Amino acid sequence: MPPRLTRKFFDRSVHEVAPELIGATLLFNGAGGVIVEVEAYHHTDPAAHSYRGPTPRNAVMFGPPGFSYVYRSYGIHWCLNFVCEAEGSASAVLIRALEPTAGLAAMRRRRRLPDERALCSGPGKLAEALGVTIKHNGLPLDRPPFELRARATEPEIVKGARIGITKAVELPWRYGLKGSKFLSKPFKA
DNA sequence: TGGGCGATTCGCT
DNA sequence: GCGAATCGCCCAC
Repeated sequence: MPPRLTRKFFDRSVHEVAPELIGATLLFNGAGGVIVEVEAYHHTDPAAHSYRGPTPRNAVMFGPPGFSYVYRSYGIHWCLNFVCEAEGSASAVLIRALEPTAGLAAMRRRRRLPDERALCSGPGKLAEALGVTIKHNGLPLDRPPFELRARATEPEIVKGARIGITKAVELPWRYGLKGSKFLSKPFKA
C-alpha cells in the first residue's frame, strides 16, 4: 500500500501539490476513491476565497498547510479543499472528483443514486457521497477521519480552465486524470 | 449533447 | 441585497 500523505506534502506550492494529487487516494471514514480532478486556488488569484483577506469563513486557508477547508456552495452544497503552502499563503486545492473505490454502498446511500459515475463527479457530489460537511472544516489531513495515500505510479495528467468561476477564468489551474470517466466535465482537447 | 433555470444559505458590499 | 469554486431536471435539437 502506498505511503500516507503527511502534512509536509502540502507544505509546497499549490501548483506543485495540485497535479500530484491526481491519482492519489482519498478516503473519509473509509469511503472514497482515487482523485481524478482538482483545482488550484492561490490568494493572489481573484477567484480564490482568500483573495480579499481573512474572514471567519476562510480562516483555515490562512492557517498551516495539511488541513481541510470546507465551505458551502450556492447555499446547498459542501465543497472540500486541502490547504497548501506555508502558513499565511492562503492557498488551497479544491477536490472536484473521485473514481469511487471504497465504501460504495455508503456513498450510494448518501447520494441516493444508483449510477457509480455520478457518485463523486463534482465537488458538491463528492462531499455528499463522503459525508463531508462544515463540521469537518479545519481537520488535519493525516489523521482519521481522513486517509490520504500517495499515488503508486505517475498518471497522465491533463489541465485546463477552472469551472464555475467568473474571475480569472483563463488560468489553466484545473488538473485531471487523462481519459477518466469520473470527471465532472471533460477537458477540452 | 448541451443550454437554461430554480433551489437555498451566507459572506461580504 | 447580491450573487456564488453547484447540481439535477427539463427541454430542444
